[in-house]
Amino acid sequence: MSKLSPEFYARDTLTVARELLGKYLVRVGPSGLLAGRILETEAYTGPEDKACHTYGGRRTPRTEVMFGPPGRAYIYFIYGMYHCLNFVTEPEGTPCAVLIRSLEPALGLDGIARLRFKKPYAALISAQRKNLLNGPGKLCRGMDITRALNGADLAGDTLYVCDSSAHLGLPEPPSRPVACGPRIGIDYAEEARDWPYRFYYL
DNA sequence: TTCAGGATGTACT
DNA sequence: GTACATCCTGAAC
Repeated sequence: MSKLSPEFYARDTLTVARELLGKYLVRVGPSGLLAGRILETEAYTGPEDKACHTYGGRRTPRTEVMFGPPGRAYIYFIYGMYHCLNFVTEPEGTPCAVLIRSLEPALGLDGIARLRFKKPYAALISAQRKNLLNGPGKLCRGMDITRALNGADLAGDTLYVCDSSAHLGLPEPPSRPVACGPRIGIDYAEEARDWPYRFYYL
């Protein structure tokens, strides 16, 4: 079985963020089986990281999941209308996570298209097809991910990460070079603003 | 094509 | 009351 286990997540957050590129996020829910290939991630490294929700050890109802065991989903609500999906990393008690910023739609295109634009995939114009899952808020909307899944075990049945394209019946994509750079939307984070904790394909 | 502004609710001060 | 790990729309070019 190619489903990633908690040991994968229980490591250094930067390593996990980099290695998540190319993996498949799978969602099984009311819209059927949806899957997308991870194209972009960001590491949030805990109490020392001014951009991280747990900076300074802040422990609140919202951040509680990050203090728990690795391999769970940390999902929060932002800007009044969007959700963001993270994976909890490092050993329990070390509150770090990886934000999933972008996916390439892989399976369940009709379900994804309906969740995003209320139309079947065939009815989407080119610009809509390119914008299905290419942002943290968009991918949550398109994959039917809400706070109902906060704390969900990523080795469970409704939301998990898969290592192999073959397991999903998909061809193996060509390997691509990985780049890193500063994270998006954290200008407030002083020195942490420029840390190269964002990983993406060139 | 790029850009400014608004939507909207929760968390935390 | 303020800030926020965002996205969409409409106007100007």
